Order: sequence, then C-alpha cells, then structure tokens
Amino acid sequence: MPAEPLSRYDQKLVHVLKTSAAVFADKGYHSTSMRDISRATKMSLSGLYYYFKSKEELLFLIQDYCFSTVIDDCRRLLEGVDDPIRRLKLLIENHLNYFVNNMNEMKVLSHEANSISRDMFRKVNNKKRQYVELVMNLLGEIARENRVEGVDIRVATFSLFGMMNWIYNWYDPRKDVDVAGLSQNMTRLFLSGFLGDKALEAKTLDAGRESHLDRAVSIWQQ
Amino acid sequence: MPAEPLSRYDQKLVHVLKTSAAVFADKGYHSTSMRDISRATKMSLSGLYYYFKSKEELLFLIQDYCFSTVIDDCRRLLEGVDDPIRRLKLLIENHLNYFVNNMNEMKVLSHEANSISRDMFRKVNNKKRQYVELVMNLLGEIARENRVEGVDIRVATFSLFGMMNWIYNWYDPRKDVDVAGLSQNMTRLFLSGFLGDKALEAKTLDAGRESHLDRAVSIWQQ
DNA sequence: CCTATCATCGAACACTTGTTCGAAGCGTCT
DNA sequence: AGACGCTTCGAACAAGTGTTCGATGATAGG
Repeated sequence: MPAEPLSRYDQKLVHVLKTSAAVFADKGYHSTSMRDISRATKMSLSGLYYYFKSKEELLFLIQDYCFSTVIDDCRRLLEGVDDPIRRLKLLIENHLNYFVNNMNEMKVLSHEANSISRDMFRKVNNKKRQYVELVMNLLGEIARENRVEGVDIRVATFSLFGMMNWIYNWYDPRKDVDVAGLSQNMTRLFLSGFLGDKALEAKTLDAGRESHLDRAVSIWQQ
Repeated sequence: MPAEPLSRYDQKLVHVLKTSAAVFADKGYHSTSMRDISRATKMSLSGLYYYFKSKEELLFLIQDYCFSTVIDDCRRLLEGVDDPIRRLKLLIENHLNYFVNNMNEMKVLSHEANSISRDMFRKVNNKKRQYVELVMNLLGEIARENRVEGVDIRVATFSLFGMMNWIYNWYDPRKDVDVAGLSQNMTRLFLSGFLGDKALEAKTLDAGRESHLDRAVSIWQQ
C-alpha cells in the first residue's frame, strides 16, 4: 500500500539501492568498488554521486530504509493484538517473511552493520535496539504469564534473533520449505522451547549438569 | 594437551594468527590493511610474508586452524558417548565453550567465510559440511527415537547453529551469564523446543495457522 | 524557442592497497 | 672464527580505490 507514487528521482534511487544491495550481498561491501556499482546500475561512476554523497552513505541508506520497513510493518501488524503469544508469532512471521523476500538487503544489514561510521551506525542501531527491546519485553511478558523459569531472557531473545537472522547463511528458497513452513517450524522450535516442558526437563536436563569440558585446550590458548 | 612443544616458528606463527584474528574481528577482513597487521604484530610489512604468501592465505590459516580444532575437540569429546541426547548436549557445550573462548577467531570464521578464494573456501567448507552433517544426523536420530513430528530437520539444524553462532553479535562475557549458563540455556531452549510439548502445541500453535501477512509490501518490492 | 533546473557524464586526482626483491641481521653448529 | 640457514627488514612498484569538477544532455514551463 504505497501512500503516494514515487517521483522519478525516488524510483531511480530505489533501483540503485536495490541493485547495490544485491552486489553488496554477493561480494561484500568493502570488496565492492564504486565501479562495480556503476557497472551493475548501468550508470556512470560520477553519476552515482548525484544520489548519495559517499559509498558509506549508500550503505547507510540501504540499511536504514530496509530496517525501518521491517519495524513499521511489524508495528502495523501487531496493532490491536493483545495476546503476547500471538504477538510473538506474528512478529516471527513478519520478520522471516520480510527477510526471505529481501534477502540481499537483510544480509547487508546483518553483515555490514559495523561498516558505517559512528553517527550513521548510531542511527541504525537505535532502531535496532527498539526492535530488540520490543522482543525482549514480549518474551518477559510471556515468561511472567506462563511462569517460565530458568531461562535468561536476554539469551532467549538473541537466540531467537540468531535462529531467524542466520538464514541468509543457508536458506535456499528453491529447495527448502517456504516462508510459511519456515515460520511454523521456528515458531514451534522457539516457543515450545521457551515455554518448556517441565516433565521433560527434569528427565533429560538435570541428569547431566556437571560439565564434561576442560577449558578449551588448543593451540590458540597461548 | 599439546602433543609436542611448538617450534619458535610455530609459536610466532600462532602469535601472528591470533593477533591478526583480533584485528580482523574488530575492523573486518577487507578493511584491515597489511599495514594494520604489521602494526599490531610489531613486525615489518614484508616480514609478515615469511609466514604466509598472501593476505588471503592468512585469513585461510586462521579459519582452517580454528575450525579444525572445534571439530577435533568435538570428535574427541563425543567418543564413547552413545545416547544421542547426551551427545547433542556435549556438542552444544563444546561449541559454545570454544566459541566464547575464541570469539575473535570464530567471528572471523563466521563473518568472513566468503572472503577467500574458491579452493581455500572449499577446503574450509568441507570441514564445515562434515560438522553440519554430524549435527543433522544427530537430530535425525533424536527425532526418530522420540517420535518428533512436524519439524524440518534442516531447519532445526540451522536454527541451532544460528542460535549458537549469533552470539558474537551480542554476547558480552562481562555482563552476560557465563559459558555454562549459556550452554544450559540454549540446550534447554533448543532441546525442549525440538522434542516439543504435544499438549502445548495443540493449544497455542494450531489456533492461528492462517497467515496474517500480505506479501511483504514495501518500497523494495519494485 | 528560450531558459532554468534536473540529471548525467568523462577525465583526472590524490591516496591506499597487496606484494616483491635484494640485502642485512641473527643464532647455531662445525 | 667462519659459514650456513632461518628470520627480518626498507624501499619501491603497479594497480585499484573513492571522490571531485566542469561541462554536457535532457526535460518541462513560460
């Protein structure tokens, strides 16, 4: 539901962003030259600088635009839904759906977060933090309502993000389950893991609490 | 348990690798110059090339050495353990323990996997594939024994790796739970999620199977 | 048709990059 | 001492980098 038609300028900007994101996703930000971007967008090298004033700002625009959309979509989707478990399920669905449909941008967002300067980083990171806090609070709420015990909320939150964000490393739309299946699987994996099965826990987890590891012994440990 | 004392050469090589890994982890491979490495290791620029013949090989050595150790440690640890659930728990513990104690190298391994050439990539990736298959088979076995249904094994496998490997994005040893707690949390999250709670599932998951998402509507979708 | 604004371009600049090469330092054994 | 192999170095090179600048083409309104 685009609010208004995009101007010629905006249309071309979006095209440049989308194309650049694909190249960045493929070769990585730092090993992509502006000449690569020029080739991919079929624009002259100097012509690109009409749309942004540095390579770094190009990366920022991709990240900011992309992440803003995830959050806005999420906010809109969760509006009016009260049950925290249902909210979580919708959030997971939205996140994965957007991720799969914009894999290039999301890869760039996940992978090149540290490749921009302090100020820009801060701006993107603020939104990121908001999003993380949304999830963390949601999990806290669910934990309270369902008397979840023995799970660190921070660990749970980032485990969920890890599950979801890792997909750009392996997910192949052509051979893997579709987005709906992906959402269903991950929702089930995480949610019933988070809520826990008290009987099961007692049986399988407490039995081997002692650690079987020496400290990591390797050549790395000087 | 180092089998034999390292030669002067090997000692220095390891020092170079470890130092370089820290710099790569901090600034990223591509935006780290050989001059940065030279500064960090307090060696001359050309002196470095006595230990490897290109920047790329340096990255490869870090990745290969580091990953080989994870796998070897894992193999050794699992030897003689038959119960698949216990095997999985040990594997998770080993993985996280090594990850936390060698965060720089693991970050480089996870983050810069695509930054090396075809041949080197293939060599590292073979080991990676072995490792992934080990886990995937393990999960298959557990699923069979416990009549786990409705979970895609591939999705489950990479969800587990996602949970574990994502930690370099957030884990801070100074403020988060220690490795033991981390293992415990993630083991519980994943395992009881994977094994599932049939009663819970029926109650919370089937209720909302319809998707509440339009396709991702955003400026990105041309 | 003229003009003002938007959009694009080629060519060049200043700088950093990874890598090489020959020579010198170092320690150890004869 | 002498000689040999292992290790380190300074200086230089060729290639590629992001960015700038002034000028040219396109487009639409008067």
